Amino acid sequence: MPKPTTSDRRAELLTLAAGLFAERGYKNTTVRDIADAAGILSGSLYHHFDSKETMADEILRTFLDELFRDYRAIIERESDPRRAFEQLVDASFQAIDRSHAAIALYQNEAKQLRQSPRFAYLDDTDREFREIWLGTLEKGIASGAFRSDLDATMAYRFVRDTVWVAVRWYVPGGKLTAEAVSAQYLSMILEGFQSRDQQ
Amino acid sequence: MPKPTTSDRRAELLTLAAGLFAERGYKNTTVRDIADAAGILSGSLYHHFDSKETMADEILRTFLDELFRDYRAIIERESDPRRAFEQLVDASFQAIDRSHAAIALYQNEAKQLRQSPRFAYLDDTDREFREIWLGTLEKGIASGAFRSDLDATMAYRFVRDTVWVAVRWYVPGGKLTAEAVSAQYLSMILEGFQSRDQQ
DNA sequence: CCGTACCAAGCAAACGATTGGTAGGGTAGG
DNA sequence: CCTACCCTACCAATCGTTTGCTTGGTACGG
Repeated sequence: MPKPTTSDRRAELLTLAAGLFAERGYKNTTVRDIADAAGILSGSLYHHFDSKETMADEILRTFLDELFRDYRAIIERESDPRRAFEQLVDASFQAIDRSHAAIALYQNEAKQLRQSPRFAYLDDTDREFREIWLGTLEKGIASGAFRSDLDATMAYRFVRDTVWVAVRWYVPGGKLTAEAVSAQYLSMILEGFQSRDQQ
Repeated sequence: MPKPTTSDRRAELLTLAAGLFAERGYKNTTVRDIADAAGILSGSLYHHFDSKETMADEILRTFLDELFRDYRAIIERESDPRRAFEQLVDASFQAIDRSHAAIALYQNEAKQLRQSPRFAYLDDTDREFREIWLGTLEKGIASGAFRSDLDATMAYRFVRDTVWVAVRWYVPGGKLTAEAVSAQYLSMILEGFQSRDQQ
Protein backbone atom coordinates (compact mmCIF):
# COMPACT_ATOMS: atom_id res chain seq x y z
CA MET A 1 0.00 0.00 0.00
CA PRO A 2 2.24 2.82 -1.18
CA LYS A 3 0.59 6.04 -0.20
CA PRO A 4 2.35 9.04 -1.69
CA THR A 5 1.62 11.44 1.15
CA THR A 6 2.40 14.89 -0.16
CA SER A 7 4.09 13.79 -3.29
CA ASP A 8 6.99 11.42 -3.37
CA ARG A 9 7.91 12.76 -6.72
CA ARG A 10 8.65 16.17 -5.32
CA ALA A 11 11.30 14.85 -2.96
CA GLU A 12 12.73 12.76 -5.78
CA LEU A 13 13.04 15.81 -8.02
CA LEU A 14 14.63 17.80 -5.24
CA THR A 15 17.29 15.14 -4.74
CA LEU A 16 17.99 15.18 -8.45
CA ALA A 17 18.18 18.97 -8.52
CA ALA A 18 20.42 19.10 -5.46
CA GLY A 19 22.86 16.71 -7.10
CA LEU A 20 23.06 18.82 -10.23
CA PHE A 21 23.31 22.10 -8.33
CA ALA A 22 26.14 20.65 -6.28
CA GLU A 23 27.98 19.28 -9.25
CA ARG A 24 27.65 22.07 -11.81
CA GLY A 25 26.65 25.00 -9.68
CA TYR A 26 23.26 26.64 -9.37
CA LYS A 27 23.52 29.07 -12.25
CA ASN A 28 25.15 26.49 -14.46
CA THR A 29 22.31 24.06 -14.00
CA THR A 30 19.32 24.75 -16.23
CA VAL A 31 15.79 23.66 -15.47
CA ARG A 32 16.09 21.61 -18.63
CA ASP A 33 19.02 19.76 -17.11
CA ILE A 34 16.95 18.89 -14.08
CA ALA A 35 13.98 17.87 -16.19
CA ASP A 36 16.21 15.73 -18.40
CA ALA A 37 17.63 13.95 -15.38
CA ALA A 38 14.09 13.26 -14.23
CA GLY A 39 13.02 12.09 -17.67
CA ILE A 40 10.38 14.79 -18.16
CA LEU A 41 10.14 18.09 -20.00
CA SER A 42 11.25 21.34 -18.47
CA GLY A 43 7.78 22.82 -18.31
CA SER A 44 6.54 19.84 -16.33
CA LEU A 45 8.78 20.81 -13.45
CA TYR A 46 6.50 23.75 -12.83
CA HIS A 47 3.73 21.45 -11.82
CA HIS A 48 5.79 20.71 -8.69
CA PHE A 49 7.68 23.95 -8.09
CA ASP A 50 6.88 27.52 -8.97
CA SER A 51 10.48 28.44 -9.69
CA LYS A 52 14.05 27.23 -9.82
CA GLU A 53 14.72 29.39 -6.78
CA THR A 54 12.10 27.49 -4.83
CA MET A 55 13.99 24.28 -5.39
CA ALA A 56 17.23 25.70 -4.04
CA ASP A 57 15.35 27.25 -1.15
CA GLU A 58 13.72 23.99 -0.16
CA ILE A 59 16.97 22.05 -0.46
CA LEU A 60 18.80 24.47 1.81
CA ARG A 61 16.02 24.74 4.39
CA THR A 62 15.73 20.99 4.77
CA PHE A 63 19.44 20.61 5.35
CA LEU A 64 19.73 23.56 7.72
CA ASP A 65 16.79 22.40 9.82
CA GLU A 66 18.39 19.03 10.34
CA LEU A 67 21.79 20.47 11.12
CA PHE A 68 20.55 22.91 13.72
CA ARG A 69 18.41 20.29 15.37
CA ASP A 70 21.62 18.32 15.92
CA TYR A 71 23.69 21.34 16.95
CA ARG A 72 21.17 22.58 19.50
CA ALA A 73 20.79 19.15 21.04
CA ILE A 74 24.54 18.97 21.56
CA ILE A 75 25.09 22.27 23.30
CA GLU A 76 22.01 21.76 25.45
CA ARG A 77 23.05 18.33 26.54
CA GLU A 78 26.80 18.75 26.84
CA SER A 79 28.15 21.28 29.29
CA ASP A 80 31.82 20.34 28.94
CA PRO A 81 33.21 22.53 26.14
CA ARG A 82 35.80 20.05 24.98
CA ARG A 83 33.26 17.27 24.60
CA ALA A 84 30.76 19.66 23.01
CA PHE A 85 33.41 20.69 20.50
CA GLU A 86 34.14 17.11 19.58
CA GLN A 87 30.49 16.37 19.10
CA LEU A 88 29.97 19.45 16.97
CA VAL A 89 32.75 18.34 14.66
CA ASP A 90 31.30 14.87 14.61
CA ALA A 91 27.81 16.07 13.80
CA SER A 92 29.19 18.24 11.01
CA PHE A 93 30.93 15.37 9.28
CA GLN A 94 27.85 13.25 9.63
CA ALA A 95 25.90 16.04 8.00
CA ILE A 96 28.40 16.13 5.14
CA ASP A 97 27.87 12.42 4.74
CA ARG A 98 24.10 12.64 4.92
CA SER A 99 23.36 15.91 3.07
CA HIS A 100 26.32 16.05 0.74
CA ALA A 101 24.67 17.81 -2.21
CA ALA A 102 22.82 20.34 -0.07
CA ILE A 103 26.03 21.29 1.72
CA ALA A 104 27.95 21.65 -1.51
CA LEU A 105 25.19 23.92 -2.74
CA TYR A 106 25.36 25.93 0.44
CA GLN A 107 29.12 26.23 0.38
CA ASN A 108 29.29 27.29 -3.24
CA GLU A 109 26.25 29.47 -3.70
CA ALA A 110 25.17 30.85 -0.34
CA LYS A 111 27.16 34.03 -0.85
CA GLN A 112 25.30 34.87 -4.05
CA LEU A 113 21.89 33.57 -3.02
CA ARG A 114 22.03 35.56 0.17
CA GLN A 115 21.77 38.76 -1.83
CA SER A 116 18.23 37.91 -2.83
CA PRO A 117 15.71 38.84 -0.10
CA ARG A 118 14.23 35.40 -0.41
CA PHE A 119 17.36 33.93 1.16
CA ALA A 120 17.77 36.60 3.81
CA TYR A 121 17.22 33.95 6.47
CA LEU A 122 20.71 32.68 5.73
CA ASP A 123 22.00 35.63 7.74
CA ASP A 124 20.14 34.42 10.83
CA THR A 125 21.45 30.96 10.20
CA ASP A 126 24.99 32.25 10.07
CA ARG A 127 24.53 34.17 13.29
CA GLU A 128 23.30 31.19 15.24
CA PHE A 129 25.98 29.01 13.70
CA ARG A 130 28.62 31.42 14.85
CA GLU A 131 27.17 31.70 18.34
CA ILE A 132 27.23 27.97 18.80
CA TRP A 133 30.81 27.43 17.67
CA LEU A 134 32.32 30.60 19.05
CA GLY A 135 30.55 30.10 22.37
CA THR A 136 31.91 26.61 22.70
CA LEU A 137 35.42 27.74 21.85
CA GLU A 138 35.30 30.63 24.31
CA LYS A 139 34.03 28.38 27.07
CA GLY A 140 36.82 25.97 26.31
CA ILE A 141 39.45 28.69 26.48
CA ALA A 142 38.04 29.97 29.74
CA SER A 143 37.90 26.51 31.25
CA GLY A 144 41.48 25.75 30.30
CA ALA A 145 40.58 23.00 27.87
CA PHE A 146 41.90 25.03 24.95
CA ARG A 147 45.03 27.13 24.80
CA SER A 148 44.65 30.47 26.53
CA ASP A 149 46.55 32.33 23.80
CA LEU A 150 44.05 31.20 21.17
CA ASP A 151 42.24 33.96 19.29
CA ALA A 152 38.66 32.68 19.54
CA THR A 153 37.38 34.41 16.41
CA MET A 154 40.28 33.19 14.34
CA ALA A 155 39.95 29.71 15.75
CA TYR A 156 36.27 29.78 14.86
CA ARG A 157 36.99 30.64 11.23
CA PHE A 158 39.73 28.07 11.15
CA VAL A 159 37.62 25.16 12.29
CA ARG A 160 34.51 26.23 10.41
CA ASP A 161 36.30 26.39 7.08
CA THR A 162 38.39 23.32 7.67
CA VAL A 163 35.45 21.13 8.52
CA TRP A 164 32.93 22.29 5.97
CA VAL A 165 35.20 22.56 2.98
CA ALA A 166 35.78 18.84 3.32
CA VAL A 167 32.58 18.53 1.32
CA ARG A 168 34.74 19.16 -1.73
CA TRP A 169 36.60 15.91 -1.48
CA TYR A 170 34.61 13.71 0.86
CA VAL A 171 32.62 11.03 -0.97
CA PRO A 172 29.63 9.58 0.87
CA GLY A 173 29.74 5.82 0.70
CA GLY A 174 33.44 5.85 -0.16
CA LYS A 175 36.30 4.18 1.66
CA LEU A 176 36.56 6.85 4.30
CA THR A 177 33.65 6.96 6.69
CA ALA A 178 32.47 10.19 8.27
CA GLU A 179 33.53 8.84 11.66
CA ALA A 180 37.07 8.15 10.46
CA VAL A 181 37.48 11.59 8.94
CA SER A 182 36.00 13.23 11.99
CA ALA A 183 38.41 11.43 14.30
CA GLN A 184 41.43 12.35 12.21
CA TYR A 185 40.39 15.96 11.83
CA LEU A 186 39.74 16.27 15.54
CA SER A 187 43.17 14.92 16.25
CA MET A 188 44.77 17.43 13.88
CA ILE A 189 42.77 20.35 15.21
CA LEU A 190 43.27 19.55 18.86
CA GLU A 191 46.82 18.24 18.89
CA GLY A 192 48.37 19.89 15.86
CA PHE A 193 50.92 18.60 13.36
CA GLN A 194 53.97 19.11 15.50
CA SER A 195 55.44 16.10 17.16
CA ARG A 196 55.20 16.31 20.92
CA ASP A 197 58.29 14.59 22.11
CA GLN A 198 60.83 16.86 20.46
CA GLN A 199 62.85 19.72 21.86
CA MET B 1 57.13 58.49 -20.55
CA PRO B 2 54.36 56.03 -20.00
CA LYS B 3 54.92 53.32 -22.51
CA PRO B 4 51.88 51.08 -22.59
CA THR B 5 53.81 47.96 -23.54
CA THR B 6 51.06 45.65 -24.59
CA SER B 7 48.21 47.76 -23.45
CA ASP B 8 47.69 49.14 -20.00
CA ARG B 9 44.00 49.13 -20.57
CA ARG B 10 43.99 45.39 -20.94
CA ALA B 11 45.40 44.83 -17.47
CA GLU B 12 42.98 47.37 -16.08
CA LEU B 13 40.04 45.55 -17.59
CA LEU B 14 41.32 42.23 -16.29
CA THR B 15 41.50 43.57 -12.76
CA LEU B 16 37.95 44.82 -13.08
CA ALA B 17 36.75 41.50 -14.46
CA ALA B 18 38.56 39.54 -11.77
CA GLY B 19 36.85 41.57 -9.08
CA LEU B 20 33.43 40.91 -10.54
CA PHE B 21 34.09 37.24 -11.14
CA ALA B 22 35.22 36.87 -7.55
CA GLU B 23 32.28 38.74 -6.12
CA ARG B 24 29.38 37.41 -8.16
CA GLY B 25 30.81 34.29 -9.69
CA TYR B 26 31.93 33.70 -13.25
CA LYS B 27 28.62 32.62 -14.73
CA ASN B 28 26.76 35.32 -12.82
CA THR B 29 28.91 38.06 -14.23
CA THR B 30 27.90 39.19 -17.71
CA VAL B 31 30.19 40.82 -20.20
CA ARG B 32 27.91 43.83 -19.89
CA ASP B 33 28.63 43.99 -16.17
CA ILE B 34 32.33 44.11 -16.89
CA ALA B 35 31.91 46.72 -19.60
CA ASP B 36 29.71 48.83 -17.33
CA ALA B 37 32.33 48.76 -14.61
CA ALA B 38 34.88 49.94 -17.16
CA GLY B 39 32.58 52.63 -18.50
CA ILE B 40 32.36 51.21 -21.99
CA LEU B 41 29.91 49.13 -23.98
CA SER B 42 29.96 45.36 -23.98
CA GLY B 43 30.96 45.03 -27.61
CA SER B 44 34.00 47.19 -27.00
CA LEU B 45 35.43 44.57 -24.69
CA TYR B 46 36.04 42.42 -27.72
CA HIS B 47 38.62 44.82 -28.96
CA HIS B 48 40.79 43.61 -26.07
CA PHE B 49 39.71 40.00 -25.58
CA ASP B 50 38.24 37.50 -27.94
CA SER B 51 36.00 35.93 -25.32
CA LYS B 52 34.86 35.97 -21.73
CA GLU B 53 36.67 32.69 -21.24
CA THR B 54 39.94 34.32 -22.30
CA MET B 55 39.62 36.80 -19.47
CA ALA B 56 39.17 34.10 -16.86
CA ASP B 57 42.00 32.14 -18.40
CA GLU B 58 44.40 35.04 -18.28
CA ILE B 59 43.45 35.93 -14.72
CA LEU B 60 44.07 32.40 -13.52
CA ARG B 61 47.32 31.93 -15.42
CA THR B 62 48.81 35.13 -14.09
CA PHE B 63 48.03 34.19 -10.52
CA LEU B 64 49.18 30.59 -10.86
CA ASP B 65 52.46 31.61 -12.46
CA GLU B 66 53.27 33.91 -9.59
CA LEU B 67 52.27 31.37 -6.97
CA PHE B 68 54.35 28.56 -8.38
CA ARG B 69 57.34 30.80 -8.82
CA ASP B 70 57.18 31.40 -5.06
CA TYR B 71 56.46 27.78 -4.19
CA ARG B 72 59.29 26.38 -6.28
CA ALA B 73 61.76 28.87 -4.87
CA ILE B 74 60.87 27.77 -1.35
CA ILE B 75 61.26 24.04 -1.75
CA GLU B 76 64.45 24.49 -3.74
CA ARG B 77 66.00 26.79 -1.18
CA GLU B 78 64.75 25.24 2.04
CA SER B 79 65.69 21.68 2.85
CA ASP B 80 64.28 21.61 6.37
CA PRO B 81 60.66 20.42 6.03
CA ARG B 82 59.36 22.31 9.01
CA ARG B 83 60.76 25.61 7.78
CA ALA B 84 59.64 24.85 4.24
CA PHE B 85 56.13 24.19 5.53
CA GLU B 86 56.03 27.48 7.37
CA GLN B 87 57.18 29.36 4.32
CA LEU B 88 54.64 27.65 2.10
CA VAL B 89 51.86 28.75 4.44
CA ASP B 90 53.34 32.20 4.51
CA ALA B 91 53.60 32.47 0.75
CA SER B 92 50.01 31.30 0.42
CA PHE B 93 48.62 34.00 2.67
CA GLN B 94 50.69 36.58 0.87
CA ALA B 95 49.20 35.34 -2.38
CA ILE B 96 45.71 35.67 -0.91
CA ASP B 97 46.58 39.23 -0.01
CA ARG B 98 48.10 40.03 -3.38
CA SER B 99 45.83 38.11 -5.78
CA HIS B 100 42.63 38.06 -3.82
CA ALA B 101 40.17 38.17 -6.69
CA ALA B 102 42.03 35.62 -8.80
CA ILE B 103 42.15 33.18 -5.92
CA ALA B 104 38.47 33.60 -5.15
CA LEU B 105 37.79 32.89 -8.79
CA TYR B 106 39.98 29.82 -8.66
CA GLN B 107 38.42 28.51 -5.48
CA ASN B 108 34.87 28.98 -6.65
CA GLU B 109 34.99 28.13 -10.32
CA ALA B 110 37.97 25.89 -10.98
CA LYS B 111 35.89 22.74 -10.61
CA GLN B 112 33.53 23.80 -13.39
CA LEU B 113 36.10 25.50 -15.62
CA ARG B 114 38.30 22.43 -15.50
CA GLN B 115 35.73 20.51 -17.51
CA SER B 116 36.44 22.67 -20.54
CA PRO B 117 39.53 21.49 -22.45
CA ARG B 118 40.78 25.03 -22.45
CA PHE B 119 41.39 24.80 -18.72
CA ALA B 120 42.82 21.32 -18.75
CA TYR B 121 46.11 22.72 -17.52
CA LEU B 122 44.50 23.14 -14.13
CA ASP B 123 44.96 19.41 -13.66
CA ASP B 124 48.73 19.76 -14.06
CA THR B 125 48.66 22.67 -11.68
CA ASP B 126 46.83 20.58 -9.09
CA ARG B 127 49.31 17.78 -9.46
CA GLU B 128 52.34 19.95 -8.86
CA PHE B 129 50.58 21.73 -6.03
CA ARG B 130 49.93 18.41 -4.37
CA GLU B 131 53.47 17.18 -4.88
CA ILE B 132 54.90 20.24 -3.22
CA TRP B 133 52.69 20.17 -0.15
CA LEU B 134 52.47 16.43 0.27
CA GLY B 135 56.20 16.02 -0.27
CA THR B 136 56.96 18.58 2.39
CA LEU B 137 54.58 16.95 4.84
CA GLU B 138 55.98 13.48 4.21
CA LYS B 139 59.53 14.69 4.66
CA GLY B 140 58.47 16.33 7.90
CA ILE B 141 56.88 13.16 9.17
CA ALA B 142 59.96 11.14 8.24
CA SER B 143 62.30 13.61 9.88
CA GLY B 144 60.32 13.65 13.10
CA ALA B 145 59.29 17.26 12.79
CA PHE B 146 55.66 16.26 12.41
CA ARG B 147 53.75 13.60 14.32
CA SER B 148 54.49 10.12 13.08
CA ASP B 149 50.85 9.04 13.35
CA LEU B 150 49.78 11.76 10.93
CA ASP B 151 48.03 10.61 7.76
CA ALA B 152 49.93 12.62 5.18
CA THR B 153 47.17 12.71 2.59
CA MET B 154 44.59 13.78 5.12
CA ALA B 155 46.95 16.36 6.55
CA TYR B 156 47.50 17.69 3.04
CA ARG B 157 43.79 18.18 2.44
CA PHE B 158 43.43 19.67 5.86
CA VAL B 159 46.04 22.37 5.42
CA ARG B 160 45.24 23.04 1.78
CA ASP B 161 41.58 23.70 2.48
CA THR B 162 42.16 25.58 5.68
CA VAL B 163 44.64 27.97 4.19
CA TRP B 164 43.03 28.69 0.86
CA VAL B 165 39.45 28.99 1.99
CA ALA B 166 40.56 31.93 4.06
CA VAL B 167 40.09 33.91 0.86
CA ARG B 168 36.40 33.95 1.76
CA TRP B 169 36.81 36.16 4.77
CA TYR B 170 40.26 37.75 4.46
CA VAL B 171 40.15 41.36 3.32
CA PRO B 172 43.31 42.75 1.72
CA GLY B 173 44.17 46.06 3.26
CA GLY B 174 42.01 45.35 6.31
CA LYS B 175 43.00 45.29 9.95
CA LEU B 176 44.50 41.83 9.77
CA THR B 177 47.68 41.60 7.74
CA ALA B 178 48.62 38.50 5.82
CA GLU B 179 51.57 38.03 8.14
CA ALA B 180 49.39 38.11 11.24
CA VAL B 181 46.93 35.60 9.85
CA SER B 182 49.72 33.38 8.65
CA ALA B 183 51.36 33.35 12.08
CA GLN B 184 48.13 32.51 13.87
CA TYR B 185 47.16 29.81 11.41
CA LEU B 186 50.60 28.26 11.65
CA SER B 187 50.33 28.19 15.38
CA MET B 188 46.93 26.48 15.21
CA ILE B 189 48.04 23.96 12.61
CA LEU B 190 51.31 23.09 14.31
CA GLU B 191 50.38 23.22 17.97
CA GLY B 192 46.64 22.55 17.92
CA PHE B 193 43.84 23.94 20.06
CA GLN B 194 44.46 21.78 23.06
CA SER B 195 46.09 23.32 26.04
CA ARG B 196 49.55 21.82 26.62
CA ASP B 197 49.98 21.97 30.32
CA GLN B 198 46.99 19.90 31.29
CA GLN B 199 46.73 16.28 32.36
C1' DC C 1 -21.11 -1.90 -11.75
C1' DC C 2 -21.45 2.24 -14.02
C1' DG C 3 -20.94 7.27 -14.91
C1' DT C 4 -19.41 11.56 -13.34
C1' DA C 5 -16.17 14.33 -11.33
C1' DC C 6 -11.80 15.41 -10.02
C1' DC C 7 -6.89 14.87 -9.56
C1' DA C 8 -1.70 14.76 -10.03
C1' DA C 9 1.46 14.48 -13.63
C1' DG C 10 3.27 15.46 -17.81
C1' DC C 11 3.46 17.09 -22.94
C1' DA C 12 4.00 20.36 -26.85
C1' DA C 13 4.91 24.76 -28.04
C1' DA C 14 5.86 29.05 -27.35
C1' DC C 15 7.04 33.51 -24.63
C1' DG C 16 10.04 37.65 -23.55
C1' DA C 17 14.38 38.56 -21.72
C1' DT C 18 19.16 38.01 -21.48
C1' DT C 19 23.28 35.97 -22.89
C1' DG C 20 28.08 35.95 -25.37
C1' DG C 21 29.57 37.49 -29.52
C1' DT C 22 30.01 40.02 -34.39
C1' DA C 23 30.46 43.67 -38.09
C1' DG C 24 31.58 48.00 -39.49
C1' DG C 25 32.15 52.76 -38.77
C1' DG C 26 33.94 56.95 -36.12
C1' DT C 27 37.61 59.55 -33.73
C1' DA C 28 41.54 61.35 -31.18
C1' DG C 29 46.65 61.42 -30.60
C1' DG C 30 51.17 60.54 -32.27
C1' DC D 1 47.92 58.06 -42.16
C1' DC D 2 48.07 54.65 -38.54
C1' DT D 3 46.77 52.58 -34.42
C1' DA D 4 44.21 52.05 -30.18
C1' DC D 5 39.95 52.51 -28.58
C1' DC D 6 35.20 52.81 -28.48
C1' DC D 7 30.41 53.08 -30.49
C1' DT D 8 26.13 51.69 -32.95
C1' DA D 9 23.51 48.09 -34.22
C1' DC D 10 22.60 43.69 -34.45
C1' DC D 11 22.56 38.31 -34.20
C1' DA D 12 21.61 33.51 -32.77
C1' DA D 13 21.33 30.82 -28.82
C1' DT D 14 19.75 29.92 -24.50
C1' DC D 15 17.51 31.02 -20.37
C1' DG D 16 13.40 30.59 -16.86
C1' DT D 17 8.73 30.51 -17.26
C1' DT D 18 3.75 30.25 -19.08
C1' DT D 19 0.14 28.41 -21.67
C1' DG D 20 -3.51 25.12 -23.20
C1' DC D 21 -4.15 20.55 -23.38
C1' DT D 22 -3.88 15.26 -22.66
C1' DT D 23 -3.40 11.26 -19.84
C1' DG D 24 -4.10 7.64 -16.20
C1' DG D 25 -6.01 6.93 -12.08
C1' DT D 26 -8.95 7.48 -7.85
C1' DA D 27 -13.34 8.63 -5.32
C1' DC D 28 -18.08 8.37 -5.04
C1' DG D 29 -23.13 8.76 -5.81
C1' DG D 30 -26.68 6.10 -7.84
